[in-house]
Amino acid sequence: MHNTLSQQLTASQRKAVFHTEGPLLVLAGPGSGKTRVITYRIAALIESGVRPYNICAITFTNKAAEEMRNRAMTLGASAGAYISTFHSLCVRILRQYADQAGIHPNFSIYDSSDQARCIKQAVKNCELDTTNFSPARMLDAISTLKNKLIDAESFKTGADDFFSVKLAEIYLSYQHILSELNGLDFDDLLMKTAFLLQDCPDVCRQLGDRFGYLLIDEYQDTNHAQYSIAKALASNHNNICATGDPDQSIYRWRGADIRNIMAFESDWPDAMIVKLEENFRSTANILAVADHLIAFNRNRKLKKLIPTKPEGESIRVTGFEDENEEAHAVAQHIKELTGKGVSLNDIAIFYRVNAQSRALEEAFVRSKLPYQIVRGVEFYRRKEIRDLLAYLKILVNPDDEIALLRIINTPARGIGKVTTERIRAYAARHRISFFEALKKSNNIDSLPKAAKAKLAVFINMLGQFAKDVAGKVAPLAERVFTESGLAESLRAGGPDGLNAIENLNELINSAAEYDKQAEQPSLLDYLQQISLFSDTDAYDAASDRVALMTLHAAKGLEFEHVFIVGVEDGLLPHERSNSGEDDEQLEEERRLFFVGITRAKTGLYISHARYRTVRGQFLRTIASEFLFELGTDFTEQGRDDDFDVDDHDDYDSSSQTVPRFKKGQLVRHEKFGLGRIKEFLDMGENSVITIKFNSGQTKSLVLKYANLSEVDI
DNA sequence: CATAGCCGCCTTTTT
DNA sequence: GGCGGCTATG
Repeated sequence: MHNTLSQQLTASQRKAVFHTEGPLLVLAGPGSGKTRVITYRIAALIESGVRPYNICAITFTNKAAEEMRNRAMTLGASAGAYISTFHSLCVRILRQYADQAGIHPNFSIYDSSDQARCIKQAVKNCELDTTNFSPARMLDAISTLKNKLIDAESFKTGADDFFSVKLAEIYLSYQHILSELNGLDFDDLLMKTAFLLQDCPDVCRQLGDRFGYLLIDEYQDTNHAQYSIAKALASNHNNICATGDPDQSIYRWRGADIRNIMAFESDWPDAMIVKLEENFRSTANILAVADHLIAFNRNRKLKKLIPTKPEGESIRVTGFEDENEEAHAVAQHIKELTGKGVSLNDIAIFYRVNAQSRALEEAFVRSKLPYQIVRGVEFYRRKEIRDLLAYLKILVNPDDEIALLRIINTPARGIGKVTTERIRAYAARHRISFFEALKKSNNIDSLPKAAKAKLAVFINMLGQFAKDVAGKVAPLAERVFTESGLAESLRAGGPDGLNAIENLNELINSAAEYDKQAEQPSLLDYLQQISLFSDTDAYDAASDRVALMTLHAAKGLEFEHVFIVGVEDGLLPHERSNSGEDDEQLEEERRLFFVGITRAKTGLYISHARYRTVRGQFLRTIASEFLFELGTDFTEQGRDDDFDVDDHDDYDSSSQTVPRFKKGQLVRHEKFGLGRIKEFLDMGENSVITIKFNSGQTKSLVLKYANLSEVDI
């Protein structure tokens, strides 16, 4: 086997695959065959006598894990190896060691909308107004703290200014609410696991034995909590293999810390480092563009992109009038490609924000082009799906008040706000959960007879469902669907209702799929699994449709032809990444573009629109500065003779003698080259303009001497 | 208690 | 532009 594996690999890949003892860092550029290296390595470990049971490979998404499992299977290797994501691993650990972690094993996993409810309640409990302490802000702050492994108590100890003190209160209250509901948010999964491994040496040792060989993919996107978990697990045996590419780190905003991968050598002094710099995916022209772009990042380790494929076609950057024209042109272009025999599932379109999918979708419908929007979590956010899942959640975790309140009157069964408030008051008075109070509703004096009767019917129904909790999920889901009255109420609800029924049937089908695939299907496991579903998990590579997705979702994928749309200032780089003093955020946006570009094998088509509808307003855009960093001569494009002078700006220029400049605009200076206006101090003819040039330096110049020319595209 | 309609809020990326 | 929450009405 060693030989058969070996001959398909390059020298550096072979080194990474067969150096099977001790710490190993694989610095892998895009398209370097990294996934293949990991799967071959798993096979090589097993070949060398390691039990599959002792191998743990962690990937970034469930999809990636599934793919790796399949690949390893074809090498005849994967049976028994634990291949999963960080979050799934944490769920598994927390369930097994719930006692030591101080939680209940049947916890609910709370997504952002559940979190929003809890944080609102927490802010209210602290008697703070939601203008200064907006729920989104608070959640963000708490998430950052959790990713840094700072729990509510220790944060409170260190809080010294007004804001921190208040945040600490909210944090404590939020955690209190979650624990009462027996719920964990995504960050809790990581934090609680990290603390468990820190605080319980026994558990840490047991898990170290269980997972004697640890492989972690996309190490550049681990946050501190994940880093701590990985380090703790591997501290027992040093058999850690991390792979990643600092240039593809795109989750800094989520706490990912490039330093984790940069510091690997000092964390594991005897680590072997293997670089995979050859690119087997993209044409030389695509790589040249990617390389030229990423070179503008100063905060990076130099890495080569060595092409192995021929030059290929040169890279096109095209400007369009607005987003609809752009979308239409993309659709037309795709038709041309399919005319040449390209299949639809070899084509993908990437954009910065989900809202951009709309114009594309409309164009595709009009052009009758089949497409899939890769947005897995959306399905689970639908009202009817959440409703049915809420019934199922209650059966597993009765403390989940959020789920309970959701279904107590869905479908309408005459249990209104007044009734639930009375139950809630009773629960608070007797210090019991809402569910406990519900069961005792007969004893609640404030409730009228009619209400008590309705509640009794509801409770009885849940009791009936609970009898079927063990075993397969799909039959139970089906039963709940009909007996809860959901099916009937939707059937009466017109075309929207029919659509909802279809969605629920799809959910039941997916549950049946789970039943088939799971070793030991259980409702708890099913619910926890689908909570960890990601957008990419919905991507169906086999279906013959064009894939539409965000640049983030594109990570780890590859396509024959890639379109990247809306490469405009404010969108890519996104305006919200503009806030920092440093360039870190801008560099991350650049990496995001880099990731998108390097997904393409043969065709790469980049575009921007001169006008775009943003929040309902038709606005003039500015081309992204990144477009000037590709090393292509795109400024010459789209400037045909018929290019009409912008009549929208006419009234502006007529009233001004000095050219008007505004923040964000792109300008050219004779000596310093291309730059972007950071600040414009309007003082008539003495106006001062601050420009950040692409060379990296920032200069303040007096406008009348600066001799700037507008760069307009 | 249910429903419809209106107002005001947010609005990047995601496990 | 879209959703959630609130209010007024039946």
